[in-house]
Amino acid sequence: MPELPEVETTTRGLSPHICGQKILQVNIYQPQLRWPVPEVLQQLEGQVSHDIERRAKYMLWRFAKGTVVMHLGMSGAMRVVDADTPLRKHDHFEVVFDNGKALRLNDPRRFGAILWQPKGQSLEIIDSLGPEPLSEEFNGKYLHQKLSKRKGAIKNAIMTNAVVVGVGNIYASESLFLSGIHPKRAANRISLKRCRLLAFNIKEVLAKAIKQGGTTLKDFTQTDGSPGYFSQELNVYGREGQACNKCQTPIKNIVLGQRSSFYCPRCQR
DNA sequence: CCCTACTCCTGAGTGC
DNA sequence: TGCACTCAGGAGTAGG
Repeated sequence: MPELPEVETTTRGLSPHICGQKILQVNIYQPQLRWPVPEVLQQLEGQVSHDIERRAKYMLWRFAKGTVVMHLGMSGAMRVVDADTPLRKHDHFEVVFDNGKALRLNDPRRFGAILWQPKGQSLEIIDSLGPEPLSEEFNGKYLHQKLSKRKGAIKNAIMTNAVVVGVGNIYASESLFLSGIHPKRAANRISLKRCRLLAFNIKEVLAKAIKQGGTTLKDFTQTDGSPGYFSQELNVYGREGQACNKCQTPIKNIVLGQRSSFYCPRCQR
């Protein structure tokens, strides 16, 4: 279940298999995802795809006529298989190529999305996104400025797409631990110096996770089916009651914004 | 603007 | 085994 590193891993894994391929057929088996899957996608039949790029946790798959916008939600996975491979439960969307392969979206919880953005038109959900965490635009100064009007918990703030994209529940907890910041601290009460540290650690933790192919918690796998290897690097996520790696104090778990939030009560202030 | 609660779903795990 | 219940990595949206 994808956070940014998983989406990046998926995008990179898919690219060589689906870009430059001619589409034979588009099959919508279950149109009821987060939003209805648009039937106009059928018009891709006969088209050749250009490139695929990640923006936040969206994958943007470009064609001459427009872009297929794909999101994996909480439980989505994309796989490239031989087109005659039997469908699995929860295979909702499929693109068949003329080389005998097929791209399939499998998504048990159906929080994922497949959208169509016609060439020249904009999509509000994409336009309203904040900066990429790994870009130069996202730095301590930017973060400090952006947080200056936010009185809510810092963890909620860094998980808000308008502030910075791609920081999900796992990496929010992890980056706050590395920065020694309590997840509940009011966002506007964090110094510029600590904002610099936090921005740095968000970049670090995401870059490292991407390098290792994403976090494997339950059933995330890379597009070839192999697991990611970041899960052993987690300092606090899912470690309630276990000893902090820095000071041995038991890790705590509180609920913030209806999400589990793990932290060390001694290291994080 | 910001913030919180709610919402869409299925499946895995737990306790009885 | 079965049933009821809780929880899960996202994030748009309504209403304060």
